[in-house]
Amino acid sequence: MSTGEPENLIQQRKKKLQAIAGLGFETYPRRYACTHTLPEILSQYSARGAVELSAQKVSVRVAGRVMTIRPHGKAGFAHLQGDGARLQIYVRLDAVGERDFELYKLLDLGDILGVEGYLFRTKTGELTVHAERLQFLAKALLPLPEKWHGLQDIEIRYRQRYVDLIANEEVRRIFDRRTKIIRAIREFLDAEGYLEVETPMMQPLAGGAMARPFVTHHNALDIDLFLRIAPELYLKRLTVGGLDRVYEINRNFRNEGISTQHNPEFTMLEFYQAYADYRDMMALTERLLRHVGQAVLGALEFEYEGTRISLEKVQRYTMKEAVVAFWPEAGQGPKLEDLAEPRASLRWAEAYNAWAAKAGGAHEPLALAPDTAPGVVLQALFENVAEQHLVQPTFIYDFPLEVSPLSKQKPDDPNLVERFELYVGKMEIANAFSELNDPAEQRDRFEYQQMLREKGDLTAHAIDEDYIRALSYGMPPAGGEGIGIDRLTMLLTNSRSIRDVILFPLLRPEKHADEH
RNA sequence: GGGCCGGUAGCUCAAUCGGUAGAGCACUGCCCUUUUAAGGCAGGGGUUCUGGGUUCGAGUCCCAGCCGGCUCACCA
Repeated sequence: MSTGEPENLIQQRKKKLQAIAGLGFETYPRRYACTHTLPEILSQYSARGAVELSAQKVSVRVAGRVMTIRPHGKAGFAHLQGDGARLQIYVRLDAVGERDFELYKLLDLGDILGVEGYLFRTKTGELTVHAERLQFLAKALLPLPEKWHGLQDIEIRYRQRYVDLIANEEVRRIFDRRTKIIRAIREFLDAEGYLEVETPMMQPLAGGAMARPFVTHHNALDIDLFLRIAPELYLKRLTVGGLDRVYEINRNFRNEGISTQHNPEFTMLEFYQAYADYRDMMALTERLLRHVGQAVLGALEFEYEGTRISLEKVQRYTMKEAVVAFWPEAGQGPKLEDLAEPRASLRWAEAYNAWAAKAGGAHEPLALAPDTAPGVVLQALFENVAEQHLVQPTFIYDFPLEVSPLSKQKPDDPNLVERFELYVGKMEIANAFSELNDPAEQRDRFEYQQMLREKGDLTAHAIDEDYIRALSYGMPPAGGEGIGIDRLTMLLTNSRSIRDVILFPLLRPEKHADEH
């Protein structure tokens, strides 16, 4: 590929690599036996003073990437970076000898170096390795980004994450925290008696969510397969099989748009608990959030986009209550009883559109086809009216039937289902419901979805006969929930784009001028 | 896919009204044995995203395209 670098810069460094080989160093050696990682040196010896270190010599062998070089004639300093830490080394001709000092002079920023020596403190008090022997480990043929502004170009940061990780230390902290979040979730669910499982990512039928799938093809079987849009239907099959508490943390793939909150592949936690309903899942979710906050932040409060968010308690609104509470024009919106009848949402959507047309600016009217189901309208109304206000953790519950093909109806209102979503920082973080386990009712719901599909809704759910068969063996009543790991990570790392919490977000491929 | 904004040296950024493309870091050479944005002296480095157009003259103005960002739609 074209590196975009002028050839002479790479040529210069290749010549240095030859010169290093000429000194008798292997250019790409196999291993280097470190006695410590750089963080280990810092944590174990930061407390030792200069006197202590000279009285009791500590010999070490460490390795890392050269991040600074400060030569001073016949001596010099450098910093090694590794495992998110930096350690200074001091190289002097009379301590390392002619050959190793020549190597020091041939180093470029970015090279990988092994250093053997002893710890001491410099005049300015910095813990430093007094080098006695150097080992060349690898060459950086391409120059690193600028040393104090780091790498700013967003496109290069995403495309060449390896450079971003070298140059911007906070990037490493974000992904470190992401790992801790997932670990805390596993700890929590394992302690609750959940079994972690893996279910198919390639499915003959993409179900469990309303989204367009990616299609792929298996050659030997000569069948098209879909990358999964959700693990839901497989996990519920497992509850039929007697796995009463199961969860999976893995990738979903949805062939939809890309935005600061959407990446085509994203990581989802889904968990199912037999004999529980959606209220139990709300309670569990609150405990899960507190556990993760405590484990990852050591606190139940954090800042996101300039606002303090507390995981202490979660507010609750039914979807209708939220529409009433957050109506844009005070006093002009519906009262709760005005939304009692399902078709009432149609009239209030018109009222909203009238207001949006008048208010203009960022307020878009709802774009709804004339025969849109009332429940779909209510949900659209909710999203336009209320979502932008849900900064503190909030459960929105009691969803319309029509948008919830896999949820159980409310006993006192068949137009609504026992379902909730958790919103934090204006983002949908979780989606949960009392799982529909009546095979006849499930077939009716699928058929309604099929009808929508035939009318052109590509995200409507397909009929899954094997899933209905599984339910026909008897599935225990269960609560189930999905939590978006990327968005949760955005919150807990104060990241405003999902691309900042995904190591390699999807971008259009680069065009190469030439290949080599 | 629509709207708005951006793309200048390896990196971070300048460039007045359309008038010879610059700086710092990085790189090269020389000096310097406790520096840390080390320092001093001297250098090299550009298809200004691409392709057209206007103009005596374009980084700058116009058109088209590519890539990215934000936003709307879709979606979680």
